[in-house]
Amino acid sequence: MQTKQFSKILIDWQKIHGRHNLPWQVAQPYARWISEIMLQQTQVSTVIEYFERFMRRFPTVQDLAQASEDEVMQYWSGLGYYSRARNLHRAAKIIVEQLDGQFPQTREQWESLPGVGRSTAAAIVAFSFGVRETILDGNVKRVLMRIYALQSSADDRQTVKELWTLAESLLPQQDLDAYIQGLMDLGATICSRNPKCILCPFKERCKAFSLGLQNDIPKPKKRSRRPQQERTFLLIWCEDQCFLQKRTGKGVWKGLYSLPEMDAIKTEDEVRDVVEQMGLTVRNSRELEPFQHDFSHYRLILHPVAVNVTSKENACLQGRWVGLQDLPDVGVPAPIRSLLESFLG
DNA sequence: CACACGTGGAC
DNA sequence: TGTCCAAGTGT
Repeated sequence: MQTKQFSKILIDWQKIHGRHNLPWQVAQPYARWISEIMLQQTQVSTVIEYFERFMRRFPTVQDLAQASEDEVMQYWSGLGYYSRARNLHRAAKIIVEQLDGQFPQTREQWESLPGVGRSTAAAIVAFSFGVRETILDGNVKRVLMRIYALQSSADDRQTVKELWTLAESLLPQQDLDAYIQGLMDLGATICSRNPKCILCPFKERCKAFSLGLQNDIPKPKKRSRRPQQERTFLLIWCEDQCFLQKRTGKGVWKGLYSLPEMDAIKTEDEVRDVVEQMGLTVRNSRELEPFQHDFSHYRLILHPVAVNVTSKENACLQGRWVGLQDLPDVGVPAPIRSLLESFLG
C-alpha cells in the first residue's frame, strides 16, 4: 500500500469515526504530557476521571512542581504503576527549576525527562507542536502487524525496530494529529484484540484479514505462571483510626501509605507481640477474612489482623493515623483502600 | 534484556 | 477462575 493512501484512509476514517472530545485533546504540552503518562498501560475510560481531577488540582507545571510528593501520590492513588507519578513529579521540578518553566519542543529533549520514553515523547511533540514524529504503542504495533501480516512476536527486538521504521515511513505530511490519533483510535476500537474487521477501513487491504490471520496476529506473549505470596497486614486501630506507614523500600506501592506488613501468615499472638514491641498496648485483636489481590507479576494473599490499641501516643512510631474521613486525602494502594473502607466504615 | 511495576475490564 | 492486556518505561 502506498504511504499516501494509507494515511488518507486513516485520516478520513478518524475524522468521522475517531475520538474527538477526550479532555486532553488540546494543543498544550502540559495536558498532553500528563495524559500520555496516565494512559501508559491504562485504558482511556479509567484515565478520564483521574486526568480531570489531577488537572483541577495541578493546572500548571508550576503547581505540580511545588506540590508535595504525598499529594501527587494521593491524586494517583488507584491508577497503578506509581513510578509514573513519582517520575512525573521529578520531571515537573526539572522543567520548572532547570528549564525555566519552558517545555521541551523536541522528542529527544522530552525523552531525557524521567518517565518519558520514545513513544510518549513523540505523542507529546506531535500533538502539542506538530512535530513529525511517530508513536509506537500497543495499538500501532497491532494495527501495523496485522495490515502487513507480520507474524513474529510483537516483543521481538528486530520486529520492534522494523515497526518503528515502518511507522516513521508511513507518516503523512498533512493532518499529523488526525493521523496519529487515528492509529490509536483504530487500534482501540476496531483493530482490538478481537478485531471488528467488517468495520475496518483497511478490510480490503489488510493482509492478516485476507489470510484469515487477524486473530493470530500479534502472537499472544507467553507468560510464566504467577507466583503466590502470603503476607500478614496489621490493622492497628484506635478510636476509628488506623495506623499507616509510607512505603519507601523496593517493591510495589513505593510512595504510598499502607498498613504495616509481616512476612507469611502470622498468628494473632505473633502479631500482638510485634505491636507491643512498637511500644503500643494491645487491648484486643482478631483475624479478618483473607483476600487476594493480583499484580501483573505475582498474586498476593492478604491476611489482615485487626489490633485494637489503647492509645495513639507513641514517639517511636513512624507513620500516620487515618480515619474514614481522611482516607480520600491519602495515597493508598487500591486493595488497602478497599480493606480500610470496609473496616472503618 | 528479561523482568518489575497496578489496576480493572473483557471474555 | 484464569488469562490477557490497555496510549510503556526503567533497570
